[in-house]
Amino acid sequence: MKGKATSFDIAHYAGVSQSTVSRALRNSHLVNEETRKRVFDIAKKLNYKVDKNASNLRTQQSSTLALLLFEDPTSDESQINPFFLAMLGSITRACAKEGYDLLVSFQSASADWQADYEDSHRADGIILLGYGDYIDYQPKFNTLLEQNTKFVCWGATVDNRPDLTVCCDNYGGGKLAAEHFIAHSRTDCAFIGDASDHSPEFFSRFQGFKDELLANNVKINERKTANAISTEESGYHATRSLIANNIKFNALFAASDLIAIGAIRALKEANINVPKDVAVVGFDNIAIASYVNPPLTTIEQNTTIAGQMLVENLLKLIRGEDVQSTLLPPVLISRKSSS
Amino acid sequence: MKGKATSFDIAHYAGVSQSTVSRALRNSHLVNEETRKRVFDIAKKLNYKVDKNASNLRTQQSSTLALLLFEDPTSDESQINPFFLAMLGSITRACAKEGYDLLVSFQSASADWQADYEDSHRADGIILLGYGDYIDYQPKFNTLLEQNTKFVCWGATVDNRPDLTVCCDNYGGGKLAAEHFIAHSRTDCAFIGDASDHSPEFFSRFQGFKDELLANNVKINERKTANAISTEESGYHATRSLIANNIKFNALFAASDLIAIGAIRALKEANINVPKDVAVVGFDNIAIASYVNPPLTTIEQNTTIAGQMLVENLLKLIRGEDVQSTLLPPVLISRKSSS
DNA sequence: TGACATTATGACACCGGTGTCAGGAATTTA
DNA sequence: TAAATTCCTGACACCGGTGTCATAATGTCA
Repeated sequence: MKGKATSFDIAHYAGVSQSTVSRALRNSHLVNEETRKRVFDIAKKLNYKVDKNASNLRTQQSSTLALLLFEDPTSDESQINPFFLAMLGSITRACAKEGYDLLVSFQSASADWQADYEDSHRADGIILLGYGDYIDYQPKFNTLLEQNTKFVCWGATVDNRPDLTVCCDNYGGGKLAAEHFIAHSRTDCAFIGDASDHSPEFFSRFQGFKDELLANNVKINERKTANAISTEESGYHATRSLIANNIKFNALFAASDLIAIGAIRALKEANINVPKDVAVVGFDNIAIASYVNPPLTTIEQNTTIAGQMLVENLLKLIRGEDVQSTLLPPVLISRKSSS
Repeated sequence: MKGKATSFDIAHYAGVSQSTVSRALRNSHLVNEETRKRVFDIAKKLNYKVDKNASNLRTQQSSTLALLLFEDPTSDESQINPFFLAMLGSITRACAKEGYDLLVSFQSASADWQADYEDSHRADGIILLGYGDYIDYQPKFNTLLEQNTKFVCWGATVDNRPDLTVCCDNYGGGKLAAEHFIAHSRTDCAFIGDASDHSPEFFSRFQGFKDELLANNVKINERKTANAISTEESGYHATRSLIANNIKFNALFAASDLIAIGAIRALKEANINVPKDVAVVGFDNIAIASYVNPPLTTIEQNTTIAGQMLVENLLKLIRGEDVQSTLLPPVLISRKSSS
């Protein structure tokens, strides 16, 4: 036998037509039990596998989802944000559970990525994953919508289509951080992340934080906030600049764990003790968080559930079913960095 | 325009045949420059994308590689080994650079995974990635070889086919660890990993470690070794049992960083200071390693290069070119856990 | 026994490209 | 001017399945 076996080969050996083989292999009730068994036996002997390309071409679908990972363009090329890696893991698992393959691809935010996967019939739908300048994405979202491409995204909101987004309740997460500080009587708070609305996730976290503080009659001073993207380096530098400007605080909420880890490094360097002098709370609960010194208190986003929801919602969209907007509840994980 | 545009649509608007469109889009020199331009313009206007299924079916290849990730079946379901996640990231990048898509799939070691991807024409080749009981895989490797499936694997050796393996020089890495201890006059050494040959990577690390010690007239006592799989928990328990058995040592080589991190936890709990009482060296240099307390000295495996080599070698195999066995040089990263 | 439903199968068009072959038009050569 | 060559294009088979339709064989009922 040269090359791979086809359904015609099976048909030949089984003494039936190729149509019957195709039906038999897909367990059509239209085929006789005895014939079906014979076909299966021969298929197994020939190590036959359905040609996905032929099958997909005919049925116009692919049983494949595409995951586009957008990296913060300014972040270090060699390291991928561990939060996204965790998401990738859970998305992969969720896909497998649903019988879908997963195509993974890293993208830069600026690239001309829209639709390529779905238009070329490589995937039935797309999952978009990334932090960053989501504002720039809206035109691309519109293109996707126009072309009726099925997609869901993590974090970013799509105008008028809340159902396409799965994200953590960032606002609620920010409130949790504030509650925690208040419970520990740390009311001189700083925030590192992005207090502008350029990065909507960070912005929501800050809003929730600020609002909950206000609800407890605590005001956060604008000067005690600094911008940072989600890297350790960026958190380190932002914190250093606060310290250099002689800004005082006894509690620090970082918009992500990586920022928090960088912040702790900067604090240590300045001989500021964590948590005695400054309590630190991060966001994400990446794997590293429990290993740093001191172990990091953080707002957990459950990546397992998040990945499942992204996949489930996307499959619903593909099947034409209704999808609800999905907000995942954050949970505060208390460790030593804040007590 | 209902549905997606096909090459026939373009042909219609351009007033040429579908054949010409196909040729034009693939920049065949057989097509007139003017015609080519017209076709491109219309394709762009219609947002045309080549149907991958049709194209793959005809050309009998897929421009896709499959990555099968084997997880240690005994490890915690919810957390993926960060070393593999790093590899996944670099493999993804390498694929993108070569113009290939990447299908990612998690597998349990026991499953009937062989060949499914390549036989069904979903991928042109397969990358196998995992620690673990590679011995069990040999029959499956044989099946793959028989079917002429193109594959490469990380770590595991395939009988008589060294060219199919990309791996770190584990033996050399073990020697580096030994050299380091000797340079710091820590000669009472323990090893945690797997000193049996069940796990060939760990075994090689141990051999290199042992041999280099011997070359310096230091003998490692068998009682000072303990088995562990590559998880923090396993490293923790293995170390606890050493301590419980009252085994003394002033240097500890762990076969992976996760094991080392667990070991440090156990040592701390027993009030054994790292590095003063016991110097610890791990293996892998995962991202967490530099954040733990104390920061972990470790033998780095360069995942960026490893991913590139896996992809490059696999593509060579697919193209029918010769491939050399690939051993990557490990590098010792010195941090506070060992000095 | 004829009308009709049920079951199992084969023939065939089709999905959307790619590659081969034949041939017309334009250009060069004898 | 006829022959040869080059350039460009269209017709068509093909990749390997899936789905529709026609039909033969068998069973059911009046």
